[in-house]
Amino acid sequence: MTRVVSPGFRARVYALVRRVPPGRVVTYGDVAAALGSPRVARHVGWALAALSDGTDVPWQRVINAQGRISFKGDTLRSRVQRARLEREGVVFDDRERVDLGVFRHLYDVEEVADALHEASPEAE
DNA sequence: TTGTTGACTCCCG
DNA sequence: CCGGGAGCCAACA
Repeated sequence: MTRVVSPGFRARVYALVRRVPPGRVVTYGDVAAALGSPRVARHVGWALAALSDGTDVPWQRVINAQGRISFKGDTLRSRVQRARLEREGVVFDDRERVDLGVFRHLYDVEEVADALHEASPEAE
């Protein structure tokens, strides 16, 4: 595991997700784009899947590009995710979708730079 | 080192 | 709107 600094990718994902304010959401692609690679959206989901229960990362605020909760057969997690979001004020329509035009959090340059710095101060 | 695996997206019917 | 298929790439066995 020569992976001393390796949680790099995951750490960045977590730092960015922590920047999403309550009642707002972002897509896996948004986080990937903020990291500089729009194509690693899947890895964002993967990184979140590795989180433990007691984490301080608001993973529930990350949904897919369609404004829906991604659930690969994990109905339990998806229900918890929806419940948490609704408790924060996020609204789901009749088709289980969130209006990204209203609830999507848009990252600004400084915010991203700050989060990435927080994840890996040494890198720059 | 190679192969497999996705909490994803985009594109096409 | 819904389903299927290809692309992408970091982690892990």
